[in-house]
Amino acid sequence: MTTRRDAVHDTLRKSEGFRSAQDVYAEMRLHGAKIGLTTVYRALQALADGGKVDVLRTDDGESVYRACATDAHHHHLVCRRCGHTVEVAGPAVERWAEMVGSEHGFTEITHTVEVFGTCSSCSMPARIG
Amino acid sequence: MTTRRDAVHDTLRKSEGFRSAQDVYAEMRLHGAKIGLTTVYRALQALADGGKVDVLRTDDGESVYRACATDAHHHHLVCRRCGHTVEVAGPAVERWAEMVGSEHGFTEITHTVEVFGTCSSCSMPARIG
DNA sequence: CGCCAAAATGAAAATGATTGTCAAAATCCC
DNA sequence: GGGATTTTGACAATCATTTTCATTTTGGCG
Repeated sequence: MTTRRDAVHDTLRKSEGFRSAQDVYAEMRLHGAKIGLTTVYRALQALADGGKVDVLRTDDGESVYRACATDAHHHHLVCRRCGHTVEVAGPAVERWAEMVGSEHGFTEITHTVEVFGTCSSCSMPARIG
Repeated sequence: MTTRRDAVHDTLRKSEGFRSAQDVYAEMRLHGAKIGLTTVYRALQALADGGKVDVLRTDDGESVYRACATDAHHHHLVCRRCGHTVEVAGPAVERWAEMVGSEHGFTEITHTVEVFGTCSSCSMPARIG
């Protein structure tokens, strides 16, 4: 059934930013869930295929997942320090990508856009400590 | 010295689209070059660090490299069929990313933008064969 | 030229995420 | 209940990339 898959989805919902499959697995085990790593991977893939979660690749090639608030196409603004993520819609970017593509005779345009930065909390000078 | 690194760079220049480290290695060995896989990886990284080549990740997590025509910041329009790559400047996207970031209080904005599509040659109905 | 130190090289082992395998367990259909 | 089907998960296998480490090359210097 989808019991395990839902459990994975729930774990993801409770997380603030993007989490790797290994993270999700570790987290679930911490909370006493009886689940295997293989199943977590499968659940995550199924969820991603069904558009239930978003996937992106970190710089070191790890896939990270996040349960997103909306089904609509959107991008992410991710804090490179704490992982805090904001979903952003970017009609301007969509149009730009389409335009750039068709200008060069390309069709079936898709694009990947991710924005990274340091969020306000993290960019505050660390006065404490 | 930089002999090997230059050889790697040259191999990349001769390639049309993005190539993986393994590709470059195989290609060089084909042409009789005496070089190790480790060295190819190191050369590619050094080149990338120095901004001499561009890197991006394929969907299956492989790093691919390309010797780019310009040093300036730019993005790529890549044919998902044949790998043919066009370099595109996107001032609009740069501004958009900055704006989105600062709107949410993020600083030190960076972004990744890649556009994929099917180029005109590849989208022609395959009449032959 | 010979010699030492630092950097470069590469073969092989290590790493680490992800995927495949396959038998056991859960679930479904009747 | 009983058998077919799907799901699960421990473990092995994959595969790109990194590390390790001993050897080679290079550069400076007398």
